[in-house]
Amino acid sequence: MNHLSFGELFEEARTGGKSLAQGEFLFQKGAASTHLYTVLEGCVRMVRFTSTGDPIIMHTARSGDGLAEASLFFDTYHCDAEAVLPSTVACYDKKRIVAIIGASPQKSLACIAFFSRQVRSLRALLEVRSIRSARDRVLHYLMLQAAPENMTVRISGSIKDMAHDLAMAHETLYRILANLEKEGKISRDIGIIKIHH
Amino acid sequence: MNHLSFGELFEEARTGGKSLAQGEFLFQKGAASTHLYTVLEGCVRMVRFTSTGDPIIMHTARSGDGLAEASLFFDTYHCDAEAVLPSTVACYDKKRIVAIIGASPQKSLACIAFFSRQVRSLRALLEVRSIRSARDRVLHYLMLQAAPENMTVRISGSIKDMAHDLAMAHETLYRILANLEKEGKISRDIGIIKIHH
DNA sequence: ATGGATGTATGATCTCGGTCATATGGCTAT
DNA sequence: ATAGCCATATGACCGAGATCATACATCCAT
Repeated sequence: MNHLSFGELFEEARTGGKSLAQGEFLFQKGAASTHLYTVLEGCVRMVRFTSTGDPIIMHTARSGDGLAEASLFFDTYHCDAEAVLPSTVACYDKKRIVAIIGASPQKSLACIAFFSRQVRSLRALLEVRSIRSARDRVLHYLMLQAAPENMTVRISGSIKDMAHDLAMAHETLYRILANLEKEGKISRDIGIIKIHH
Repeated sequence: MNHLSFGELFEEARTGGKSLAQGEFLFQKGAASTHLYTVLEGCVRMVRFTSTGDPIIMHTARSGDGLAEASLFFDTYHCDAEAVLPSTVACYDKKRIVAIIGASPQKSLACIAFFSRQVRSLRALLEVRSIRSARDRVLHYLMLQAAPENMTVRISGSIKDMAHDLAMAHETLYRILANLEKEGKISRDIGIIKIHH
């Protein structure tokens, strides 16, 4: 089972990169969608605005995440992509991607595998979020993220990001982690959490 | 833009159907995944159990919905599929599906489109769930689901299912809907919610 | 070095929403 | 027709967790 990212898969379709200042838009709703992107650095989020002007955040992409993969099959973008931090993205030409898929059954299978892995992990995240108790949610999340051998979780990003993943206030997460450590259920180091079953 | 279901896409890979009594399992976690399914009739849900034995409902599939599409590239199923009602499902042979994808770039593109749509809707659900306030969560959910022309949401399934999607107690959702209606922000009919902005 | 921004951390307070209880209407099976 | 089940609906209560406030450390840019 190969675990290629979108970028690795379609390296040949890459047409360069782009730097975005904080607050800059990568693209906006309605623009012709000619490229797909992956975030190399920083943080870009997809936003749609309701008729009342309220923003709806559809997705927040961090380093390694794809952007607008779904617009491969649409002529225009249907959200805005805004850099929340200074960011860099890699650009991939849609036409070339389609050509690659048409020419290589292997690549197209790998691409489908890529998406279905993503579906799995998104469902897993949804599963975590359907747990009511914040404490249980944290425990379940840690279990999911932990490498099975050593029951160790490497935290990518900040605890605040993790709190967002877990759909809870970051203060709550700090408290819960502190409690779990006090109880001896976990131990912590910078960027690492170890679970003691 | 075609919105083929998995079933329509891979009709040739179909190997028949299966009837399930209420409570019967279509497959269970860990079993070799040889087939994918779509629900023809009834209702099948995907469940995982936590270490404490609590069930977590990952997904509820009704007529027309696919089941376990994401396990196309995994050797075993990752959760249990249980019929909540007497149900019938169509079965599709994984090997044949892979063969079809290899042989037809068109089908493989359609398949990729299918998965990327799914990724997008899962992401949308995740973002909805990251909204703290239950009331705002409901509003955003309705906005996302609403057809842009007429701002009308067709409810598939029950309000309880919707409450599960929204990760809140169904009582809370009943109350919030009643309030929104009282305030004139929405109006309701059986199976339909209309948003007045 | 200094000020600003951000992440980490913890205490105090208060409210939102989860839980429990109860009621009613619709549907199915006997 | 009757009993049982489920979705819908609403009231009452209370506790988990959101919010607000404060403090300290780190990292940048000036």
